[in-house]
Amino acid sequence: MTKGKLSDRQRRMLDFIRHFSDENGYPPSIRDIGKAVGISSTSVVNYNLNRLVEEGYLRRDQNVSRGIRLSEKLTRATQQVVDTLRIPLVGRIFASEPVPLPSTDSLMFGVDEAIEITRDMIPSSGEGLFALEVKGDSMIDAMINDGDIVVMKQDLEWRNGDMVAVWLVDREETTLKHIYREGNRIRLQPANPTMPPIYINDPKNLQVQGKVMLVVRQLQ
Amino acid sequence: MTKGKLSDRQRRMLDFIRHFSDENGYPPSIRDIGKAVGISSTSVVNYNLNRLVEEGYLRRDQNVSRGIRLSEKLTRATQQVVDTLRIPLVGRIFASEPVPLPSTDSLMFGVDEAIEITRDMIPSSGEGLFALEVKGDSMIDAMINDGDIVVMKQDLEWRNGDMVAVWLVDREETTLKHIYREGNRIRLQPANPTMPPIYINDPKNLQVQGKVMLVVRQLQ
DNA sequence: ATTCTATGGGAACATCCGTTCTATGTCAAG
DNA sequence: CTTGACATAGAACGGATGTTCCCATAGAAT
Repeated sequence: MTKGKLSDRQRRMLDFIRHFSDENGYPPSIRDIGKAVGISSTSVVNYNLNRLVEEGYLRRDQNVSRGIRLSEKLTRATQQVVDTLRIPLVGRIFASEPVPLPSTDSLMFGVDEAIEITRDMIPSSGEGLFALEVKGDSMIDAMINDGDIVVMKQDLEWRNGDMVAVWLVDREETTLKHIYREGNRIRLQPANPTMPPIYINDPKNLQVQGKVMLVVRQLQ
Repeated sequence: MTKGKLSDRQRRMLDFIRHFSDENGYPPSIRDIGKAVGISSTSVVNYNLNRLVEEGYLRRDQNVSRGIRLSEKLTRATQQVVDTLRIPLVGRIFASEPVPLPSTDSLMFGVDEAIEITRDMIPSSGEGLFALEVKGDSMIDAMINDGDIVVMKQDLEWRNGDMVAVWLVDREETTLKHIYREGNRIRLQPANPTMPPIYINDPKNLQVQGKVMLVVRQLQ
């Protein structure tokens, strides 16, 4: 195994592959590469591609057109990799209405409105996250202000102490509270320690709509 | 231009294209898509791809295998190349102490403790930013909780309505309040609208130590 | 000189893959 | 009912593309 330096050709091939992929959104074919680097024979391109695979510069998928992918090191060096999450901003949250949940539409497509946060802000996987803008002063007992952005996770599971968005059926009201299961009843505790809790005895009266993961307040 | 809604199929196709590209480094072929979405006919896949092009969701290159590329909006959701700011976490903020300001040391040298935020969260240049962790319940009148992270800007300038960190000399107390100049006196207004303001008549009694740009609360 | 190995070239081949054509079904408008 | 736009299916065609085989060249090792 010649674990050696790359030939000039191979260097130009790598360069072209990167450039081409960047330009077109898909990798070049063998003949594309040959034309760009000045190799008339597809077998020679194929040969050098295999050499590059051996050297660890790229991976190939057999019998797949354009089945070339640059190795991690190379893509790293090229594109700036920042671990961020793009979270769709699916609506506003009012006390008088249930929380607008993300539709499949808004999750996948044309959401112009979104917030971008670094991944280390949220420990979990990033699945099922969506963001809401808080309107009005009704959430001040959750220490959340008008204009704040709440990042929530659509998740049926919750544990004691989680802050969740709940819809109180009989009051027709959405609130953000810390939730605790206490025997047969459920305690909803405001984040503001000076405010009293709410107790829910009938589980049907309470719909947990999401778990609050992050609150962001932009002041300027 | 038929600017209509996407069918469920088309939605799944887009979803698959994104996942496949992400997974393999190159786009799927028509038959790949068909198999994944459950379409036996290549012409139907082709038909729907063309619809998606019309709707602006992707671009195609004719007669090129895997010549599919997601449109800008969609790729943005996939790849995350974002401008981020690394802000040093220089200390904790107590009500009983002045705000710890960043020393030249901490600015120059590797502060392991830092938070990373996307640049769009803070409109200004990013100069003079530093972060503090709030300890204790003393900032609840600013709607800021124990454990919250406050991103501040070291800045002598402030304008009416800014939220600032001030050191009240006679009270020996740090608070976060909205600040207003009212004639000869200064009004410090809690963010919580239910709480009363403080009035400062002697300017020497007040030291503005920074302007609050962002508040982040991680719940989980 | 001979042999071996690495590299390059050309052509044939098989398959991959986009394109196109025809047929079918649905549904709302006329 | 008829018509036309729209969506789906299947099949066939042809170009795109990876693979393979044979041969040539150059340089190093024997």
